[in-house]
Amino acid sequence: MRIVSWNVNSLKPRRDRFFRFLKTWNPDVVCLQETKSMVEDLPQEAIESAGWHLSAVGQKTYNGVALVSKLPIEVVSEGIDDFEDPQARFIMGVTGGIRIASAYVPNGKEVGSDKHEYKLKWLSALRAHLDKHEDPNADLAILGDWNCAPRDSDAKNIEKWRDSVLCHQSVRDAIQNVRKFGFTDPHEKLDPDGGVFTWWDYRSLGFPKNDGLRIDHALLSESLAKRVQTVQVDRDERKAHADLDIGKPSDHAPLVVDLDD
DNA sequence: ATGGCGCCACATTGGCGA
Repeated sequence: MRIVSWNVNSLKPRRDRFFRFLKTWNPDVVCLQETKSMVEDLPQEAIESAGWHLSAVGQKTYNGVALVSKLPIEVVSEGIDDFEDPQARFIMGVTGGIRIASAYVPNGKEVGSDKHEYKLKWLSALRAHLDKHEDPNADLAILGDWNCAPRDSDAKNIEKWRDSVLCHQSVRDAIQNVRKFGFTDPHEKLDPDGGVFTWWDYRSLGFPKNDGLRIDHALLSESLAKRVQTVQVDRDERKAHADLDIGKPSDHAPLVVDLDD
């Protein structure tokens, strides 16, 4: 079973790349973030014609998350329980025998800002939601853009980011609190030394210099973690490919996790 | 020391992302 997390930075300008990705990787489930689209404006018919199902929560301009799956999806959560939030950042469904969510954790902008506080509250509410509705002994996965580099080695230039809201201890603690529900990050097991990234700034030649961060993670319950074969970052998808007429890349690359069936 | 790109919208500049 192949599951993927990808922050597409708006699906509309990424449409050709998205369908190219489906064709190339043939994933079982894709967790999308930042679709930046109302649900009714997503290319549902084209996704179904290509052979996948779609479930999503959306809003105009910002946020928006989706599940794209070969098998039908039964949506179990559209947002976080007991957390009033106009921002579409979380969807969980049951598909292919697993419970899988797409999460777009708030960025937080600056340490000490209102957005930083919202980020911490969001992560705290996610943990409470899991405590209330989920079982760590089930086949459970949350894939997404966590807007956090958990280890210093998850940044090419940690000194540049150490005091940022992506590496701040408060955020790392809040992420760890979610993980303590019963998740492991297979990437960290397979790449103990770090240095593999999923996001590169559009500016400053971030990608050519590999000046990136690992902020997209697949969190798996123990039963799923045992099934992990490989974790890959599709760096090719982050390239410009000016010759292919498929548009510009997202600033995030897809994270691809293969599980034993 | 900072911005540098890309996307979006009551657009032709400003907000946001990370």
